[in-house]
Amino acid sequence: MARPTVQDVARTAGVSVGTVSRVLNGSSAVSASAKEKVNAAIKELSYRPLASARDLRRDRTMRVLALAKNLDSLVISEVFRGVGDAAADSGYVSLIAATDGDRDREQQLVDMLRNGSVDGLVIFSPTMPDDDVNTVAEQLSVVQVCEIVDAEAAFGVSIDDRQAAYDITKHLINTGAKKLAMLAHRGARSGQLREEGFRQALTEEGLEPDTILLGEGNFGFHAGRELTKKLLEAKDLPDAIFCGTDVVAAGCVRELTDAGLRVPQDIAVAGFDDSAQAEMCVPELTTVRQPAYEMGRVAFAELLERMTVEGAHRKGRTFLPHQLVIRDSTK
Amino acid sequence: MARPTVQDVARTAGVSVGTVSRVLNGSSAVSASAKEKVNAAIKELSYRPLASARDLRRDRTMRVLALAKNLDSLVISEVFRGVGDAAADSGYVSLIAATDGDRDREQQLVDMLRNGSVDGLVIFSPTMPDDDVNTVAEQLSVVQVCEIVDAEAAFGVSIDDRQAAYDITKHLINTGAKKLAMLAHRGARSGQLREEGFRQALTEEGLEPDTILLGEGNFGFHAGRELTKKLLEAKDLPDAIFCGTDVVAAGCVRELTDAGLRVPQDIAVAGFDDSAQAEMCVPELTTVRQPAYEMGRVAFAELLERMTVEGAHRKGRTFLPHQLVIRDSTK
DNA sequence: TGCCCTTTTGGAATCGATTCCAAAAGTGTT
DNA sequence: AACACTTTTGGAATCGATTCCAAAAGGGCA
Repeated sequence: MARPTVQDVARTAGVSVGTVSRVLNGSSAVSASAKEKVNAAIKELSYRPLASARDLRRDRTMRVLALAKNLDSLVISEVFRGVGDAAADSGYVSLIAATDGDRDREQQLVDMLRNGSVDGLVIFSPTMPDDDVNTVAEQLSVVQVCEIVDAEAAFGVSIDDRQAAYDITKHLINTGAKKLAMLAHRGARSGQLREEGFRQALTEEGLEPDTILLGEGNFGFHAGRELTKKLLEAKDLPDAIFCGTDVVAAGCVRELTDAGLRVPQDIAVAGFDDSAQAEMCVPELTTVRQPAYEMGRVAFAELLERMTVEGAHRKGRTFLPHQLVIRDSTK
Repeated sequence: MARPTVQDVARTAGVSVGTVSRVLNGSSAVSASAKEKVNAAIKELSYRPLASARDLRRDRTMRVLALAKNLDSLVISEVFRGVGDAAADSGYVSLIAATDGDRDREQQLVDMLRNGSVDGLVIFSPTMPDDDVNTVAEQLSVVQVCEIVDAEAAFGVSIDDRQAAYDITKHLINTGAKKLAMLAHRGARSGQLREEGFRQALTEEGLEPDTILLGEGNFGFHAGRELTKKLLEAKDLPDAIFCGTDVVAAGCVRELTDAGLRVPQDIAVAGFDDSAQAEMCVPELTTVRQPAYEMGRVAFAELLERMTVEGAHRKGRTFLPHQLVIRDSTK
């Protein structure tokens, strides 16, 4: 048989559709006997309210969408776990989609917000230009997390990337480094902030801002190796390298080790994110821990406010505290 | 102003709603002048058809949902990238959700298929019992990928895990191993199959099935270390260890190295999946490559058939070819 | 111009759940 | 038993896009 409707349930239970709906939603009082009959009919027909009909009438979906370029990262999956848990607490379902850095794909997914397929959007790493983020955020329920572009209207949750980079650079200097290098991710907003923090720490200590190598595109293990290889071609080597992510740091350590250098005795290395790779690396990486799960939760909380409170387009950023994790890759 | 409807567009363009809809869907001929007026009105009002209304009327959503326990794995993200690309090719959007191994969460997500929030479901790692997978698959459009439970009605795409494990075990034996151990994942169906393949290879070679240590729950880097630690407590050590996943193999290698053993000279280690960690490990891991992206594409193709062809509940499995990747962790 | 045939158009009916309003049933008090 | 009041119920209207049918407009030809 075709999918049963509320009409079928009403007929089977011998009541009206109104009553069925009231049982379904507990919206107002229904006699015990009617409730029983309706529930029996629902079970008998294994009836489920059709989402599209319900959404149409209610004008909301109780769904949110989380976007990122890719999903293969502990930070992202933890952030989205936080979003998912917080969403569930409020009766929402959170869905995830990867854009693969494809503008059209991303556009299509943002359109899901425009056309009411979902009630809100969490953006991790946008592909679209900053202005577009801003335009979307002006009218719709959007919150950014981790990677936050300069958008007037957009709200965002992240750590203070500049400060965190500053802190870890200070740590490197405190352990005796005099000549520092950085492998930074051009293109990622957070990468630029981390670069700023790095520079600031050096300036304050009166050290010359040394080599900063910029990786573009896929900023991963191989990029870490390649950039480090370039670094090793220089005459005088740095005595500490700050890498924009742990995976890049892992590549860096690997390249140094292969070149016969000892980490941290010859060169200290620090990463960022405290991802799984930080512990898997030999030596284990000094890094910055982001409270990813918590960031996800906070991001959803903000989104919820935007979705439910009329005109609650509070702007600005929320910073959550980061944490320095000192391990063996710096002495 | 409130969201514009098809009525508003019709009024603005000076035509009927029917004409607007026809322009929107290109379903039948519309005069050039009318089309122009409608498109102008759509742009002026920045109109987007409301998804729920459209879905209700069309009785489909052009959305599919992909489920996995967690997302932090290259295999999963590649599989889902394949699903996403294949879906896009057919005009579908593919969404992803993590169950965190939580039965209720999973139930809620499967209900999205039941209530028509999505048209189809790709299941990577089910939490529910096999029978439930079967029941769902009997009535609805579901396809399993990678982790495939014994479900009569369910269709699945994967590699031949048993054969792959058999192949890599043979490889270990060919490189001279006489005493083999395995770290397998109890609970994962693929883990059991890999165990079978391992056993079969040993039996065929007339070797005693040696130690098989089973990891439960979180089968990751730490599990690899812990299980290996146990293995090292025994009097006589194996000369090769086959690990159910690369991440576990990385933990295994790390523990062996810390214990002063050399890989592969003292003990060879093989992994499974060819994930990012395989290359990041020192020595780089011998492993089995799954054609993850392709598996995703094929899985969606199967799903599409189920969704569109009436009664196309073709059963059984599709196996895609795996590939042995020989690296330095086995000599 | 008149006739027939094709193309285009308007508008009502439809999808299924919710909600509002008025009517019916129930409860209690005198 | 009659009244006032609350609780429960039925059913029509509604959400917005699509689709079907019949009517109107356009086109070609005699």
